This record gives sequence, structure tokens and C-alpha cells, in this order.
Amino acid sequence: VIQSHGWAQLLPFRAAPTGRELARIERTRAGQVVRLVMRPAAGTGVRVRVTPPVDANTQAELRHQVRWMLDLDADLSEFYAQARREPQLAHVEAGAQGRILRAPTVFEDLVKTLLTTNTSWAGTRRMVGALVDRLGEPHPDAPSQRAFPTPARVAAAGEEGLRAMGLGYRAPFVADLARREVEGALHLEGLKDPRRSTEEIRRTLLALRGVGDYAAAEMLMLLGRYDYVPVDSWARKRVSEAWHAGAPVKNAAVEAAFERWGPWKGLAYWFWNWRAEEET
DNA sequence: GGTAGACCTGGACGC
DNA sequence: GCGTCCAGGTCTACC
Repeated sequence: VIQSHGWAQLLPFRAAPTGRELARIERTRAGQVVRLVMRPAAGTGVRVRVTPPVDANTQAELRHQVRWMLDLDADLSEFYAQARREPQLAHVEAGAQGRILRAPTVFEDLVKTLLTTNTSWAGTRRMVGALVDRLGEPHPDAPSQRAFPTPARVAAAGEEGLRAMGLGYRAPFVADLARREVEGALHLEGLKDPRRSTEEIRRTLLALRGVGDYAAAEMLMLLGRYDYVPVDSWARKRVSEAWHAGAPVKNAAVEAAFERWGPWKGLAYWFWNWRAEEET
């Protein structure tokens, strides 16, 4: 899960070089700033060390968040059943792949997704790092390590403050998102509700300034819905090389390439073994 | 419905 | 060291 995509490289996540430990600074609902260190437990499961110690209520809150971040409750049996018949996905079940790392809150994932658009990965890391370093609340024992800023702190920074942090033309999108969340106009956590339809959630996402087809599909993936492929320039390049002899392809061609995977389309794309595709 | 141009930044490149 | 060009996804105006 830690290596499922680049999210582990974005603050306040910190992944150990071994790939078997994930740390994160987190601000609890009660306002306490703690460090979480997640590791595989003996046998199955995950062990989480929290410093400084927290009370029972906060333990329950953090346990819930870790389950969401690591997607521990996902049932991937249907996806695995289909993947068994596809050589390019034969590795997923054996490697227990298919879960995608995400932030505890929809707000954090949305901000990070906005900061992946129209920029390089280095640019995304720089912008997220600036937000955390400038606006996040510090850990009491290590003030240089900070939590992801709350919507209120991002809203307080305002568009100009965010521009000064290097967010560029994305600053008004992030400022607007934070302000409306603080005002109670968005209820972003409600997008996790499994009773809501994927189409309704997608429409809600697309109505946000700065969220287009790519960002909406990316967010749907992070919300555990895989009906759309987050098509970016990398995806078009891979599909072009794999199935169109290197000729330029439009976004629709990428969607079409994975159409047969139905509700698992996004996951099939995400975990596709492109290297094997190149060798065949 | 499709398309051109603007948005902002960092990196690559040429001088 | 400076200037220019390009890549990246979304929005807006326009056809």
C-alpha cells in the first residue's frame, strides 16, 4: 500500500526506505498533534505506535483513520478473480496489491490532487511541502515536523498567501476549496459515504474549481471507486506505446483500453504491468 | 462538442 | 547568468 503510488512521498507522510514503515504527523480532533508510525504486525494486520500517548477516544479515532488510509476494509476478491485471467495483472493477487494509500481526510487528498495537475511530480512535492511547512501544526517533540494544515488554516492563508508559497494559478482553487469547507458548504467527508452513487460524487467533484476529468477520476480512485481512469499525459503515452504503435492517442482511447474491466477499470489501469507489455 | 489560448513554475537548453 | 521554450491539466471564450 505504501508503494501503491507517490502519496507516501508527500508530507506529512514519511516512508522508510525499506518501504515497510510509514510515519505521519497527525492532528487529532481534540487538537493534539501526534506522530503515527505504521508497521506490519506479526502475522497479519498493522501495528501503530503513537507519540505522545493518547486517550482511548483518540485511539479509536486514529484506528479508524489508519484503516481508511491503508484501505484495510477493501474487498478486492472480484477484482482478483478477473485479474487471474489477465497476464498483465497476474501479480496483483500474489502481491496482495490493489489498495491505494490515501490521506485521512478528503480535504487533504483533494488539495494534493489539485497540486498534481499541470505540474511535475517535483512541483507537487514542493507545493505540498510548502503548505505543510508553512501552515501545518508542529509536533511537540519535533517542531520541524508538521501535520497537514486544516481547512481553516488554509483558508486563513488566503489566495495571496498560497501564491506566495508557490502554488501559482492553483492558489485560488485551493483557497476557494478551504474557504467553502470551513463555511460548511461542501461537507467533503460526505464523499466517503458508500451509499452515494459514483456518478453523483463525480458531478460534485467536477463542480469544484480546478477539478477536471483527470482530478475527478483520481479522487474517485482515492475514494475506492474505480469506474474511471485518471488519464494524464503518462497514461496516454503508455497506451499509445502499448496498443497504438506510438501514435498520439486521445483520452477516450485510454478509457477504451480498460473498458472491459467495468467497475475495476481504474485499478486495472493502476496496477497494469506496462513493462511486461513492452516486452510482448 | 471540439479547440485555442491563458494560467504558473521549474527544468532543459542555447548563447 | 540570462533568456527562451516546453511540459503539465483545467478553465474560458469562441466556433
